[in-house]
Amino acid sequence: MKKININGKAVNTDKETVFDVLFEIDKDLARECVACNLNGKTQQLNAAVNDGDNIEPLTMDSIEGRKVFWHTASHVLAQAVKNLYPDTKLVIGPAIDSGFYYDFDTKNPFNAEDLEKITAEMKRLVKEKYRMERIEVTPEKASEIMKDEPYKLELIAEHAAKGETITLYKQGDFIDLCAGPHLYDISKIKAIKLLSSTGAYWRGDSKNKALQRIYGIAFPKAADLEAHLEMLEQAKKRDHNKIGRELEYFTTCDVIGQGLPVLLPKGAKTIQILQRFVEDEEYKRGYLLTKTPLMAKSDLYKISGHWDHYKDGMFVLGDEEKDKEVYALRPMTCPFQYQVFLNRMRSYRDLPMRLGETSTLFRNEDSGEMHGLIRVRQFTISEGHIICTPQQLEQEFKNCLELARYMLKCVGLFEDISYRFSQWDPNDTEKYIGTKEQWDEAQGIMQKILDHLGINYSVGIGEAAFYGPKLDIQIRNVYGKEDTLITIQIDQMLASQFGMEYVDKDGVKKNPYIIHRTAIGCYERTLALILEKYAGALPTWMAPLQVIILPISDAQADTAKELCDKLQNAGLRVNVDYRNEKIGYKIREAQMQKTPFMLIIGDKEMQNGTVSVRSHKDGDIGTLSVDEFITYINKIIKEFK
RNA sequence: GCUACUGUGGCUCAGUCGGUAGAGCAGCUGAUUCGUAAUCAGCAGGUCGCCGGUUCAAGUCCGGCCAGUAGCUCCA
Repeated sequence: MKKININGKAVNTDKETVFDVLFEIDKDLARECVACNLNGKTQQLNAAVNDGDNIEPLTMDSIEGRKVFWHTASHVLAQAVKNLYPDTKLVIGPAIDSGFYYDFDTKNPFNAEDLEKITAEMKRLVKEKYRMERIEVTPEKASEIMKDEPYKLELIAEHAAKGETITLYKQGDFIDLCAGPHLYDISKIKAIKLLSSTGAYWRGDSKNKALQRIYGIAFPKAADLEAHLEMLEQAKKRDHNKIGRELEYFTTCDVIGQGLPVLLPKGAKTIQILQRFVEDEEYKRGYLLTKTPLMAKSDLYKISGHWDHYKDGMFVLGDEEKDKEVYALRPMTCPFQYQVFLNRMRSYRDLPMRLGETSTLFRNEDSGEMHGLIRVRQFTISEGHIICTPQQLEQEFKNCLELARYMLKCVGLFEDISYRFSQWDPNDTEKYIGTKEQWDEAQGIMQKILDHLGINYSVGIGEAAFYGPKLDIQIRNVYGKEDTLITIQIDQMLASQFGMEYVDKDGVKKNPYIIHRTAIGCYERTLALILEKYAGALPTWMAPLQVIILPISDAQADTAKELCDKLQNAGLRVNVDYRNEKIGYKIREAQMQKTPFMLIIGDKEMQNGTVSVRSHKDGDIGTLSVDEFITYINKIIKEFK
């Protein structure tokens, strides 16, 4: 008899495996389980039970459970592909947050028809009810078994070099190199959907061989799969690229070019509101506004290092071979704004110097990178640089972060972000300027600040800017893809490149530190994420149109006009729908346009000097006097701060 | 840039086996002057993304380019 703990409860058993123990206690739970946490490690359900073990059953309700399930599905995918296309070479197939994928090396990319065939084969395999057997082998033996799989051989050699145990997993006659764990019984994978076939690179490096990746999702029940696919469909309905066009925030135009969206009146208005808000807030926080050129001679970029490290990303005007002078549109504001500091001799008394600019930038992104308003070739960012002494650095960094967090709270994205500490890749020094010592120092300072602030961050190796480490504030779009919304960077290199100095108290000239930062990110991207967050129904304070007046008939047209003027004078963004349509029709239109407030005026309202208020969010609010409505809406507008 | 997919009036979509385009909404005109999600009638709008090829004949088949979508790589 063994004494074990299941979910903290003591249990006596003489069963051999976790599954048998669970089955003895609770058959339904055992059937629902996909894996278990055994003494702190995720394990298969056929793991052996020993005296004193702590067991937590894992179902699809846990991230660990889902990952085990999906990882197993990826093995079944690999098995199906191998059965159908034996020449295909296996690469890797992990579980991800939203399913699984498997990379293959094949001459013939998979199309939709192939995916259907593969799905059918997977379903057939699942019905074979294979068990996943774990096999521990020596590297030599593993290499022998995997002798026809070049990618696996490379991985085996790598694991062996690190002294790791090599394990193989076998279902039926299919064997794959894998650390596990898996579902013990693959027949649990009842509902499968292969979502897409895409390209990917071996080891994530575009210089390497292009592979074929198949993405998929799987569940134990068809209903779960359907619910998941429905959720994906619902998410797509919030896609800013769809609603932003439908609601006329922006459009694109073939003859203008890729990545160059046209902001329509509504998009332009919301961005103006955000810009003014940011500029005013920065002014309150001691920022000095600058306005610097959108282009410069190549000389400037040669000093900053952009010419050597970023030229591929720039729009260069002219031909270096032929022209005496070559210009380039700016991809970043830094070297321009530094000229403000360099304008005259600076003393420690000038520091910290906080410079802010609503800055339009141009980046020649690769053609496949563009995405709605999220990734474009021309964008406008709430840019800024803080030039300060080493002693001021930590406080200034904190201030930048505080400003960014305040902005995120105001626009309502604060709950959706995560932090990434983006560091350089010491194995790829070509990409960066500066020495290892400089990088260690800058990253050390940032690390210290982040730890002081108690920020929960992930580390991104190789994600740094070419001149310094970054704290990136990340956010996901409706497809789950992560992008940087806001970044705060520490830079100790460009100041010396540009000869930026201040005279310190001791009369000695010193290089300042520079913080590169944005308050709210670039406006196009921020607008995109706000549109997705609110499914187009922006909070009143940033809605391009806040109030639409709906007269019931022509008889109220003059009153509507007077009301419109009055509300405009009260600082509201208002319009009147004068069309001779039924009131229900006008309401429906306003609702579809997601205008926050509708004011309905008929004879009754005209007589009483009132308006019937309806909000997009809450429906009927009731009948208010005009002044009451102004007070009401102003209260709502101010709520965000 | 790479892989897969998509492109028919402003929008959503139909168009069979190749036989030179159809609907609804939006728009315009007229009627209707209306109380909380679609009033009625009429009109107009398309070298089917662009270019080339096959064919007696191409929206439909083939090739190239352009643009869009997802993923990779890159990045705010």
